[in-house]
Amino acid sequence: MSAGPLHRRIYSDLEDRILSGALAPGRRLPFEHELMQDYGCSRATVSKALSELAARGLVVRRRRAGTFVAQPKAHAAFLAIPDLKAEVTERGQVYGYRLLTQIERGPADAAEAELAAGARLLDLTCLHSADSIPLALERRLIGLKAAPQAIAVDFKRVSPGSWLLESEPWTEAENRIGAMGADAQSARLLQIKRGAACLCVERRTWRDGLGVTQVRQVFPGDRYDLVALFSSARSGGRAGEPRR
Amino acid sequence: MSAGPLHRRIYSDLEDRILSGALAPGRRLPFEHELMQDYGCSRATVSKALSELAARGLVVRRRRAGTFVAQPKAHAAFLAIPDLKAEVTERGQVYGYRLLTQIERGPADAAEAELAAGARLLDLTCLHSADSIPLALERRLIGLKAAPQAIAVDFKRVSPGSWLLESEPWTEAENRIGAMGADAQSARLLQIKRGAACLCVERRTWRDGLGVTQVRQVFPGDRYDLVALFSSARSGGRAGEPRR
DNA sequence: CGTCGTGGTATGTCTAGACATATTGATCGC
DNA sequence: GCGATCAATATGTCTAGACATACCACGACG
Repeated sequence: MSAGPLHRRIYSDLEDRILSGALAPGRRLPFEHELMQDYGCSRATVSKALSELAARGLVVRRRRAGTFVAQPKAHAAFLAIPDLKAEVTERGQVYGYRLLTQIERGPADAAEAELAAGARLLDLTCLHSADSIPLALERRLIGLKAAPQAIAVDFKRVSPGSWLLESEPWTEAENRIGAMGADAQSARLLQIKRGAACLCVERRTWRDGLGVTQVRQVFPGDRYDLVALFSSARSGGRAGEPRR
Repeated sequence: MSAGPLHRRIYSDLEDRILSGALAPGRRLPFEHELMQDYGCSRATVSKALSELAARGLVVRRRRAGTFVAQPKAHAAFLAIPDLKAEVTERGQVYGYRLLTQIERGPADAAEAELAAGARLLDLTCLHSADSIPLALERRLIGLKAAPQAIAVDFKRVSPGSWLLESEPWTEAENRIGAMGADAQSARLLQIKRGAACLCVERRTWRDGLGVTQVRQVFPGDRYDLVALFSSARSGGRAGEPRR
């Protein structure tokens, strides 16, 4: 029962009382010095458990006032948006990748100008497939100001996503997930009907405020789902399971 | 420069070195005792900074070996799946909600049987709207074993999502996000064309392994996007939210 | 040659303090 | 009554140790 470190046991005990509703939102948890007595340990140990609860968003700590059960706000899940190659091979399928177009050019609109930051852009289109079935159409822009080495990479051999993941770390990212009907060109490349529902993932990343890359991936709606798991234990999530 | 607690400065310094690429994936960070010397502090302080880096997934700590920069695996983002009412009103629109159907019944398939856990289910259909425009069609199942009080709630007045968020905490959740074409009924209720691309969010939640609820929300693709922001600094969450 | 300890080492957990800091609640002066 | 001040208090940060634990490398033994 009392296996594992003490701070984890304290964490779990309190977590249970919160999730079971025994400690309702807004209620005050026992003070640190009370928990010290309850568990017969030092304040540092109690504090570590409380800090972890706070980091999880389950409680709010206020000086002089105490530690309180947080108001439930929104369901939140850790969504992992993986490298497609890793994802496909992990599912036991054969990953395929093909570069369709690659040009270097200047920015064409305001969003692209922000990404370019005065320099030029690499504009790529490529197709990912699983077991020879098209899985995603990717339109990728890379800011050559932030990632000048991209110009020398052979994107016929390595996908821009894989290369960027390895070579160009980011500090901020924004993901936007939506649905749209396939336009004529996308439909042809993905071998689906025009207007068929597609999952559309747009991601922009920055490193210290400087735009690194911007990508839009279009997945046929019947071939790809994003999956986000959340458990109060500690596990992360996975994405991209085949539907059904 | 040296504002804030020391452990945070150590954290930031190391984070910078990792994100800038100065410390490449797989490389070993300085040992704790080296960092103690560098910063002239105790091991507990250094260890706190390293623990936070490990919790963020930026480093991996191995006993006897040291602390290493983690291999970048997947872009991960904290995805907030908000309460629709809060979401709509925050955007300055008028939130509307209408209960379409409500019945109590037994499970009809394996997934529903797991949710029911021997008891019965509450089966609801409802429609969310923003400024009188249909925003989402929701099909909701509530396990009466886990949430018996649901039977007494007036879901004509309060949406099942809001009530569950307040009243029935969960410990595990799975979110599945995909795209699909609208079927005839959904199209009529959402006032869109049949086959129009829709974002489809399915969520199942459990409390200690017992199924609480299962929901499927269908959003017209042109009216709704999920947005997930990620910054390696410290804040998760979504745009416009105050940090932490 | 392989394999089974064994010691050294770096992290993991924990203690018993200390001082800092923010905030609350009460008290005092107007 | 009302606002400013102040002390009490709970958390935040940090120290200087201690012992536990996992793991690698090396050496001894079969």
